[in-house]
Amino acid sequence: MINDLLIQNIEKSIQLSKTESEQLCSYFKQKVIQKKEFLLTQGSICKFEGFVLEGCFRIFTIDNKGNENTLYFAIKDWWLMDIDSFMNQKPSDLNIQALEDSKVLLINRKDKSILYNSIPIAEKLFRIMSQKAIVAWQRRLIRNHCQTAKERYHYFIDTYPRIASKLTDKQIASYLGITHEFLSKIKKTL
Amino acid sequence: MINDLLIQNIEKSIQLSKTESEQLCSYFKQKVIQKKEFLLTQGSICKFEGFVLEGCFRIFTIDNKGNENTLYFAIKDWWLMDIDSFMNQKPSDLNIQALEDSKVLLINRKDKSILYNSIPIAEKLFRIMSQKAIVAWQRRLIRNHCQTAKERYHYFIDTYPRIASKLTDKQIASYLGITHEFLSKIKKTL
DNA sequence: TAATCAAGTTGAACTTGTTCAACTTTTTTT
DNA sequence: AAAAAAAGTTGAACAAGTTCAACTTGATTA
Repeated sequence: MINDLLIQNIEKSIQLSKTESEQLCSYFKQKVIQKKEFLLTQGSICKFEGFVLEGCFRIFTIDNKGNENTLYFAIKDWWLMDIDSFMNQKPSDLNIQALEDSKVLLINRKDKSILYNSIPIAEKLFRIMSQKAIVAWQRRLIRNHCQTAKERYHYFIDTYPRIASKLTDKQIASYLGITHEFLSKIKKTL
Repeated sequence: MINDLLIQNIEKSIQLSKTESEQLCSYFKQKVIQKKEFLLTQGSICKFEGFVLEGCFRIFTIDNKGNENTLYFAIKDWWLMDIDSFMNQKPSDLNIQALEDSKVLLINRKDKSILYNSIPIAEKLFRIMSQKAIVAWQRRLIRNHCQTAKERYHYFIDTYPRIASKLTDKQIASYLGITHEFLSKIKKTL
């Protein structure tokens, strides 16, 4: 079934009944996005929470100096949104762009709110998923402080080989917070 | 009343009835911690979620090279815990140390679980608080990538003057991810 | 299949931040 | 109040990472 991947993802966090998971999935709508297309652009309001079924996305921001900084990448089985913009309906600082032809499941704000009301356990689900996300962000911050660019590069390609294989070095560099020229020099010193 | 601060903090995220907020507060136990004492040490399991009533804490980790890295500081009105260790009952990577004589409200795992069952809206509350935390961590990571140490220093003391005033420069440096010698040099070039 | 554009490489000069060691100042302990 | 410990400062040498420019290689597109 089309929603198997979403259900499996959810079940990493919580056990749902068949009815609950079917009902939950019913709020998500499939969308196909072409390579290079944007699901969200900086300045606009994020109207969805998304889950990737196929393809690859880059979530990045462009700062006032014009530098691109990649917050994260999302491939199959990853979630994708600007939480702040979605929660508070304010202009996003983020761009979400497809790096290849992709397929996502999207839920809009109204349906998300209906979902929370009709499936009480969904609050627990998203609470747990959010807490896991906090842990991941904290860890990444610490790695950024304690490790050199070279160590972070190797950590990234070792930990996320599936993602790394889809990316250009320029994209990886913008995720690591270094210039692509320096990444090129790092790779030479293997 | 003694729990006013906690209730006010919660009401930034969600509206509770008087009964709900009283019941919620009843699960938290007050604890006094002396300056320099540890509420959690690296390697042990985090048995609480905490909320600071008075004083100041530093949440930090020591990496394999022996460097201290400060994840965050918590003063009055901030939450404090190792989520990963608390959720999954696994050894913590974090130390939580009081920087002055302090007072906290603590809830243990058993009571937290009772709380979730007895006050259903608590799931929503902690879901929303967690999502806000994710936003904060994402922003901090981007600042770390896009800003120089000097810019990050000024951002920190401008944004959190109450916290900064309680800290030594060495502690601030370990939060910024730089050496205290370099922070000293930054301050000279004002 | 050419032409174009984006990605990747390299080097030289530069900036940012580290390390280590010596010293001064402030805080804590006795 | 003295002694000890911790925090902060400074300088010199160094390492990590950036910038810019020129070039090569690889992908797209017409």
